[in-house]
Amino acid sequence: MPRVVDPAQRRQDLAAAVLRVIRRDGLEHASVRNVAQEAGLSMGSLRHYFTSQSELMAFAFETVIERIQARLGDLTGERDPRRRAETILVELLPLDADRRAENEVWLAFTARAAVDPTLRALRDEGYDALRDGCRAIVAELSEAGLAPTDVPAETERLHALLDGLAVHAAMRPDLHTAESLAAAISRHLDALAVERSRGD
Amino acid sequence: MPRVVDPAQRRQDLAAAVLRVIRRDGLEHASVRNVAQEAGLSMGSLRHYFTSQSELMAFAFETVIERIQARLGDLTGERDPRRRAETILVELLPLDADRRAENEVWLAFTARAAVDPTLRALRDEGYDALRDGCRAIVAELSEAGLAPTDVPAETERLHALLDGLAVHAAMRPDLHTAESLAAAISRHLDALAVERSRGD
DNA sequence: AGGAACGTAGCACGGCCGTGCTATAAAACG
DNA sequence: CGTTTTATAGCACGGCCGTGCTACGTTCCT
Repeated sequence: MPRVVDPAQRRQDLAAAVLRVIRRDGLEHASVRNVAQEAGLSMGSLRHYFTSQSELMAFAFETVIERIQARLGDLTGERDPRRRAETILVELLPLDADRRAENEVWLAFTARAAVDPTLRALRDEGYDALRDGCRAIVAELSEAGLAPTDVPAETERLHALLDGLAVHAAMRPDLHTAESLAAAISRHLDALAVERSRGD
Repeated sequence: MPRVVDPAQRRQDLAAAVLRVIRRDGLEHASVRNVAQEAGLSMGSLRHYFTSQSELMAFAFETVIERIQARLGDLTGERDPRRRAETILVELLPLDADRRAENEVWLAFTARAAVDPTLRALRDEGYDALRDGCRAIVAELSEAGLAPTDVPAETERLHALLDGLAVHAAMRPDLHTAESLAAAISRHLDALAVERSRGD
């Protein structure tokens, strides 16, 4: 058979197939057979790229986490702390179809990570990255006088709010529009500024 | 064989067995066989109480949701709005082993509900109940001058914070102690009061 | 006392699963 | 051109799964 694409691309395609199956049928149906079929390959061929199912799943989860981390890194440009914070945070919310899809599979993997050590390590990595991002945002706001001085406490609150909104968006996409999600973040940032100017 | 317990109790026991299996091995291992073994029954006997696996799973999920709803209902006693709010909210957090266990299986079921219509209906019921509870709390605080006047927006924020904290507690039980979770809620309630007295 | 309903157990069928193995053809390389 | 590597396909084994069915003892009701 001809080499039609390079191996790395094939692995990406297979990861994408995994995500499609998970979204459509759930993580429990993301079997080697189903994923191979989704990608238009035979089982044997898939196993040429991933020697085990867990390797395939881990790779698929990694791609999701990497995409989330990449969004966090995109904080160039904007220099005003408030707008900068809002820009980054909104970027992380599931506002369009792509991010909604990622968010759904993130939730599925996160749940399974409770009993799968490999996935757990990846999930923790993503958790830490997001928390660090939240901390950086809060610290910057705090330094600019736009958030309370207790950075750890406000990091906890912002991080929980962000993931809570993501979970809610996955559970009830009808009730959580792009606008309402973004508005919730915006309101929280406003609130932080008010708290600082008043309480601390 | 003798009737040793009444059927309703047996169903409760089986639901409890489901939850234990889910916590230990994950939802994907909560098969009829494994649950029957966990409960010390034969498959055939289990099927006397639940004619299908989905019925068993739905029942188990219901028991979790009912427990959460029951906590929301326990709002008698305390009359001071602030303390009342804190009491109820803290009750909902996974602060002890029992609530942590519930929280973990809630997460597992919630993820599966994305592709299982029966579970989705139950999950939505729980979501609505929790949101209504949050709304009632925010409304009461707002009326007492202890929270901003925009009740829907603050309900969204409080609800997301609550579920976000629960998810984080499930993901990283080591990083989220009972104290830190309760402190996050307490801080948020303080913040609401500050916002009201300042911003609105 | 005797039949009906209940609770428990166990088996067997068909299905999906992950993975090890072999075969084959294209490509890469010497 | 021949050989080795790579990519693809397919099969078969053993395992777990849900569920339908039968059997058997116990309890209950009349």
